[in-house]
Amino acid sequence: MKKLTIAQIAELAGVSKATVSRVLNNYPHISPAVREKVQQVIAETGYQPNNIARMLASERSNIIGLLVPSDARKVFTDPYYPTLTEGVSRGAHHHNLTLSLFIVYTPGEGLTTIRNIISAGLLDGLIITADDKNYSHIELLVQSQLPFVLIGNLAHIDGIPCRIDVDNVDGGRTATEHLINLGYQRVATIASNKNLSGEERLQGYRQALEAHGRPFEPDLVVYGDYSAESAYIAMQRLLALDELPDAIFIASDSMAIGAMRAIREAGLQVPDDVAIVGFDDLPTAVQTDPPLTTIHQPIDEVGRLAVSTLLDLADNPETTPREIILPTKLVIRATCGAVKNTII
Amino acid sequence: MKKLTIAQIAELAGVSKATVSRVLNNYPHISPAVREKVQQVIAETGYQPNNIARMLASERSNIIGLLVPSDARKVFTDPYYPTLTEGVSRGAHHHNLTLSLFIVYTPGEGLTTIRNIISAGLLDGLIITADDKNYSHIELLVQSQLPFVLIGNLAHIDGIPCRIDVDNVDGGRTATEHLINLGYQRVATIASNKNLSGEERLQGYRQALEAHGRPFEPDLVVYGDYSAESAYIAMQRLLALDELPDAIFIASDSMAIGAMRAIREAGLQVPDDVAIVGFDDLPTAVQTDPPLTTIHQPIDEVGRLAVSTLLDLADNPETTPREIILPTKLVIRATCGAVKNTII
DNA sequence: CTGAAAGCGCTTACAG
DNA sequence: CTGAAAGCGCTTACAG
Repeated sequence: MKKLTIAQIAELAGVSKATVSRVLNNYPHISPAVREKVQQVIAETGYQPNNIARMLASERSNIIGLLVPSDARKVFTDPYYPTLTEGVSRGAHHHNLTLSLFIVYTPGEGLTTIRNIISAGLLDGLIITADDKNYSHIELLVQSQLPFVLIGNLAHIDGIPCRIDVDNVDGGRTATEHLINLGYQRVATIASNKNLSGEERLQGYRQALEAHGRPFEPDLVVYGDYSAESAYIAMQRLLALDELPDAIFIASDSMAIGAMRAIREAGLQVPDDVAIVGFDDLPTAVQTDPPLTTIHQPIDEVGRLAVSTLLDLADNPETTPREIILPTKLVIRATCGAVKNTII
Repeated sequence: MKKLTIAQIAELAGVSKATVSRVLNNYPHISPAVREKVQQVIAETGYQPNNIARMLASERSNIIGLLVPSDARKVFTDPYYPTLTEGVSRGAHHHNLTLSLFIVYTPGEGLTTIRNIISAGLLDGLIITADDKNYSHIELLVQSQLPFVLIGNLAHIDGIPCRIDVDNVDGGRTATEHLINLGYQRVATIASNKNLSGEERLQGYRQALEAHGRPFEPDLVVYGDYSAESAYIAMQRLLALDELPDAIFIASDSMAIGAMRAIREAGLQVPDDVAIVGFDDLPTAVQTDPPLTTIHQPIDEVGRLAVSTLLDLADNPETTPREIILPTKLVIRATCGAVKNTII
């Protein structure tokens, strides 16, 4: 069975190729009779237009790219990238776009890849999720005119901030305020300065302290790198303080795992001896024992939003990308019933 | 800066478009002088051929697809899909292919997606990683002529087995034999019948017992679903036996985590009271306390191999896909030095 | 070894 | 509302 072409459909329907094309592309001004006839022939024959030919003629590929760093899976307890990727995939599918995936191993390779993507000219847009602080790729992208969107990172283009992300500052603030409102006096944090999100969550923590007239005590801030191991060690540092904190804001779910382990080993009770709020980017959060109170950030929604934003940008080239920040939610996780979900 | 076309390059180099095209595609029979001249012009102008036009003319897109089920991230302790995806990405990049990713949520959606992929005609080939046992998609693919490769699943096409995978039977056998050779008497297994890989690992376990004249004791076989939780429960079932096993083969890394936790809680020592061999699909295996002896399966290599196999299939349409099984490796993991890598 | 020309299968001003 | 025709930017027999 040879592939059908638009010419054959046109002949069968007794119209021109142009008309078939218009029906295919949902042009508004076609007589109902003609439209119906063409659609009937298409349905009968099972004709599928050749996408590549459409691309060449229309100068749109309907393919968007997603660039992720390969440590996507290094810290295996952190499903941040898989979740984000799934959101992007959903978004792409919803808009009838094909998603192509680029995994890069170093920032240098990222730059090369972006250069290749630009010169290949295949993509209609690119979503970049990498928290490296070198911005040479941004320049490249801006002058290439390829629509792009940043996640987990912030760039300024002509002075306009540009990114799509969850509201990390608000998240850190909400978490900390929640603990303060509960009456805790020494609220510590396991933070991270490994990327912008971490810095912003810490910033939120500071804002909450300030808003409630609490002093900022450097001793109560320890740092991890989003791995469970680093948080385990960081937590031990908190536990070694002369005066223990009575509450802790942990800046990521993956770090919560390590911290919880250190707490268990120290024989402390949660939340009797210490209260904890974790930070969770996932639809289904990490299960800890006992369950954590969590600040939830819809990272999959960020992915979906990135796709539609990209589409906007592609449709209206004059539009400048801008900053879009998704709101935060405080989630009190319930203990699970039948099965004890505590195997971490 | 307008995009350059092949016509302009041809003019600048004083040759025909056909010649430029031939240089671009590394045709063998071109006079060195002409080739050099053309290459020089290309280098000077920074000309990049339009990929979509190449696709239309050459009837190849150089885009391959990867279909993964969305539970890719559900069991977050199991980085199987991220690892595989990374392997495929590497392979695609190495062969200058663009990788497009399709995440599906249900087997039904998988079928629809495959149907769409086929009729869109954009892809040069498709890698399918889904362990659902419904094979209607295979039929579709075979008659569509789209080259495809299966991972983690086995199909028969014209009676010829077709898949690319690690050697799960051998893995299970090696693990079990290792324990038997060490002198252990009651070798149990935490298995899984949730997919083919699990069944094959269990098959290997049985083969090893048989080869050593050991009886197969159903009591010593417990099942999990690859989650840590399920293995935690399965392990408790083993620990409740009147006569404890003295060695255990655990059929996945993620299940090893849950099992180790149950063992710790029971106060047992590993490997004094019980010896364990885990099954690991990862380059960097899951860290447990104490370290596990591991059967290593190079799942990322499977991904790379899938890409080159796909390419073979696309180049030689008459070739029938066949079964390719990668060998297994027994890895004795050393305890980590400075930092105790035990935060699970 | 090289060129002129047809063709890949669509889309889209342009004209009516 | 519809059609004829040019064009998207390449590749590839074909002929020489």
